[in-house]
Amino acid sequence: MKIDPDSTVDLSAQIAKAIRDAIIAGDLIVDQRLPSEAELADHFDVSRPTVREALKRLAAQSLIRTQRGATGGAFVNRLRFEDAYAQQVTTSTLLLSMNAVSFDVACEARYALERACAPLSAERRTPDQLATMRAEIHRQGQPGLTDEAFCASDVTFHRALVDGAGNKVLSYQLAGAVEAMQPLMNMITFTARSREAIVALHTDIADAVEARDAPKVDATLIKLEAYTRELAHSVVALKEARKSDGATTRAHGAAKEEQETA
Amino acid sequence: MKIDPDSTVDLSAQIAKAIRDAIIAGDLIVDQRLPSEAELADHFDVSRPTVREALKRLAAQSLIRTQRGATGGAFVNRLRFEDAYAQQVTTSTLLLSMNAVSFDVACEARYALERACAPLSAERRTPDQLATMRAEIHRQGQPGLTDEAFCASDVTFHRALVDGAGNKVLSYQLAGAVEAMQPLMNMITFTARSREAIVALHTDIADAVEARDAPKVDATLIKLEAYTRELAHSVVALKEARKSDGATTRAHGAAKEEQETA
DNA sequence: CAATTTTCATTTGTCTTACATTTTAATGTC
DNA sequence: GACATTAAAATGTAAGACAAATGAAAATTG
Repeated sequence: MKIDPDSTVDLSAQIAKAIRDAIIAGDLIVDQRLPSEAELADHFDVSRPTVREALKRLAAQSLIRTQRGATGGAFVNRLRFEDAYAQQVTTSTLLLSMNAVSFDVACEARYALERACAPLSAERRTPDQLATMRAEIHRQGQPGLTDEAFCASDVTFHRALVDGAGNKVLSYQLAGAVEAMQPLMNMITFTARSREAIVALHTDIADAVEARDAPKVDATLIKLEAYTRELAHSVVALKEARKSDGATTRAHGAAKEEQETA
Repeated sequence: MKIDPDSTVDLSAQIAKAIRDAIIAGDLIVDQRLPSEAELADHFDVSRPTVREALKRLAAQSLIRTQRGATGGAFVNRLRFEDAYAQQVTTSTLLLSMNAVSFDVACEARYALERACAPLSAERRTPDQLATMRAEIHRQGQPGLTDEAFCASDVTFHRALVDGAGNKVLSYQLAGAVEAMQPLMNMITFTARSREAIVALHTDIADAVEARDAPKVDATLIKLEAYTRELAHSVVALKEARKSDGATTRAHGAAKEEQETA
């Protein structure tokens, strides 16, 4: 593990990269303790604050965790699915909001991915997951539900569908995509009639999943995608018509969750 | 933007979270300059090194970039697809290598996702993307190609297929999954015969994509998945048989690319 | 006056030193 | 032997200083 003091890039970035590479290469294994900050500073011939900046970079990526005290230090972190998942949601959300990704593109991606795991879910879903879907459908039918709560329930519903595939890698990839779309979905105002239509489609999906009817799930997801896009377009059209008043709509909803400390 | 000095979590983590939330909420917009480190230190009532640690955390996530000099400072970064993509590859790679994700699970996820975008790719692929696929197939047929080079070419081939869908969000999601599997694929030793079989399947895919025959692409991907798993199983079986000699196989191949500075 | 050079203020990058806090382990006392 | 005390080690934080880069303003020069 070496760095180049004459390079133009930050020393802390170089050190972070060196350690990160060592972790990726397997030279540092999970739960292994890194040398103390003082030792690292000595090894790389830099000051302790510089080493600390490097360690904070790694901590931000959940690659290490630190512990105070006598036997404390920095340890290689076992990257858990939840951590990676939270990170992906943040990244995807920012990506979508900063890069003018159109609703159609995001929607297409989301449903393409979801349809990918639907057959597996139809085959493997557990009773629990089915129950979750049913419960969310019930909630979505409640009057007086705010748009945000409706969207959140929608996410939970689809999450259950995705988790039904019983493949953690798929869940990790897809949950990020679904959740990242929530801010975009929050722009839509759901009328009573549109909610009714969505609930009906959700019910069809749940029924098909219960019957392990993969083609039916797929067909219904296609319908749901078409309907979602239709809704979004009508909302956009409405906004266009009203654009005389300079009301800016804030797309971002709620991005909760701690990310680093986890 | 406030922090709690009495909290048990690091001040730098709290500050990072506060700024990150402000970015996600849209209070800080792209290319906007943050206050100088000294000003931030004053605002949060902490020292400058503490502020710097927070900023490094954000830099590690590509949320900000810093510039030295008179008009320098920390600026909100426009998160680009390439940055997000690189981050996802690192995260996914570590996730797979640290969590004992079985080859089957990873393989299933990868092909499920890939099949999701295959129909779109069959419809929209450009001549360029088709040419890339053909070129990689040709390369894969060359004798004397190392296993690693063969795998890299395989990644490029599938990447072209995915990009053919013409949906950046899909590319971003899928490329991560495909590339993260490379270390696992590198464990496989490809015989001349198995390479021949893979090249044949790749050719079928390219042909079907050229003919815009989505069902054929899908069917061939299913065949390819089955063959890949078969290969992996035979390798595992071979390793099991030989496990008397304590040779540990290092799974990790090459994880190049800088990630933070970009 | 215009172009060029110089100076200078601002800001990040780094180092040094010091102290606070947390945690474990050893030590000593009863 | 059990329990309280102490010491040591490590991270967390603070403060101040200097180096380096960079752009803008000021001074100089043609």
